[in-house]
Amino acid sequence: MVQIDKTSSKPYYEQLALSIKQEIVLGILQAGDQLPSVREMAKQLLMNPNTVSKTYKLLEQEQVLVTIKGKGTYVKDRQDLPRDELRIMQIKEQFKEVVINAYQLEVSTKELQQWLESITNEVGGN
Amino acid sequence: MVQIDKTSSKPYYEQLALSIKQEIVLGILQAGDQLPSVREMAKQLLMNPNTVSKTYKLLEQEQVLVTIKGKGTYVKDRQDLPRDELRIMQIKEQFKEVVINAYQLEVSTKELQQWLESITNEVGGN
Amino acid sequence: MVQIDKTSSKPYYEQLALSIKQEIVLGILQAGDQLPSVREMAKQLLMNPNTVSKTYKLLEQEQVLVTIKGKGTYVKDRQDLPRDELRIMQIKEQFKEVVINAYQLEVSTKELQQWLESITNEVGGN
Amino acid sequence: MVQIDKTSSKPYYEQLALSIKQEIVLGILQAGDQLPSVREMAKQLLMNPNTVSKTYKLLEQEQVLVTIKGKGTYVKDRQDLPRDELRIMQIKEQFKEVVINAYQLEVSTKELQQWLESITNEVGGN
DNA sequence: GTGGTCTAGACCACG
DNA sequence: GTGGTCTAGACCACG
Repeated sequence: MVQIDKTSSKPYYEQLALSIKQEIVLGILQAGDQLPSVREMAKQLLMNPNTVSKTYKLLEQEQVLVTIKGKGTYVKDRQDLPRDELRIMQIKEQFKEVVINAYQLEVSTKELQQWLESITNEVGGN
Repeated sequence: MVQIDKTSSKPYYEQLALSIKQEIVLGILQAGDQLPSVREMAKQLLMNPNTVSKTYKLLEQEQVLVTIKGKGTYVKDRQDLPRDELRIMQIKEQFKEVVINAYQLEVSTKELQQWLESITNEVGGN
Repeated sequence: MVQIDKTSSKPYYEQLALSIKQEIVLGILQAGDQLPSVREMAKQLLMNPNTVSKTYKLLEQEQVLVTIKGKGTYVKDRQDLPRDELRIMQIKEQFKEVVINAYQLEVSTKELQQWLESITNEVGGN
Repeated sequence: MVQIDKTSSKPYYEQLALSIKQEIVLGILQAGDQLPSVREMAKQLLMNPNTVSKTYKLLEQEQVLVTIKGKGTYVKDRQDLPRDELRIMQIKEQFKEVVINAYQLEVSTKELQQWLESITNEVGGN
């Protein structure tokens, strides 16, 4: 499932974090599900365990995962969390940047709306 | 006008490239306009000429600017260029990634549409 | 192996790029082979690491090398890539220019054919 | 006829020199023909007269043109000149470089032979 | 005056 | 240990 592109300039831990988020949005991973252990995940992806560990810690900080020492790492239930407006603002900045780049490449607003729609259909946003 | 955030983790040359693209999309910079020389821009932004030069070269590669050696650097006329479908695919990937991150933060599709609309109003996309 | 002529007017980074391409065509460097690190190569050739880095980036752009950050730079497998017809057109222009210069110097078509043949024998083109 | 690309990274004087050589190989300009004066050529091409002058001097050095002070610049009769083997060796080096670049782009030897043929047909090499 | 090349060397992220 | 970014500053070609 999860795939890491070793030639990408994007760091492994970011690629992995994105993959995990994607699986959550897609519903493949659901609140309460346990993730493979750091060692197990590292073996599967041929990565260094330190890198997997870094990813898990990053996603814990982002309130996406929760680690229970001695037990494992789980998908956090977002139900009880308030929206993280700070991070949303950051994403909004990134969104704006991407849109400007698209306009620069002569992508029309209409196309952008279609992109958004097709992604929504694919991953089933809220 | 152009502003560089020296505390951002985004490299200066990327920040500057984005700023210039933004000014083009906004119409502040138009096809044929000359940009400040590498040295002049560097002085204005308190950065090293090499860094500005790197930005200009990046934007040349992206067909946004042209430079005439010994003369200066200019905004390219996009009129005659075909759409760069390869780069559009890359931007689409980035767009998808940002949208997934937004969904992860419980931003709704409706909000994303509003973001898109407000950016369009601001920069006047096509 | 690789040799840089410090008295040539051709920039070091272009000389180095040509040398690397030549070794690939000759089969000395093969798909997947790791190149010396930027620092190592710089030490060997008595040049600045920045210059070697520039060469590696140029060849990455040209899809000849790939670099994995933190790991190293490798010869790319061309197998999966389509022919880059745009760059081929550019090379064809250069080829025409050189041939015209040769004709100007009264080199005959027959001689040019022999040049081509001897290069093919030397580097084993396809 | 002669066209200068102001956005090319190739210097104007080299572009102009190539154009003139091309016209000679094509027979548009023949031995003994007078070229436009430096000022006239500069006006036609919207160039600086110094640049045209530099081109003429370059081609004089290469034995392509000859300037008679107070009269004008003429296409030299190559009849009586021995082949310039030194410059031919330099062109051969350039030829080799272009061929290696072509091989790197997976152009076959056969294609290169066809390129050569079509150029010969176009400009009528010897 | 303009951009291009190159050196010398610092600091950083990644793994 | 690896490549990426950035500074500071030199010298050069072009026009």
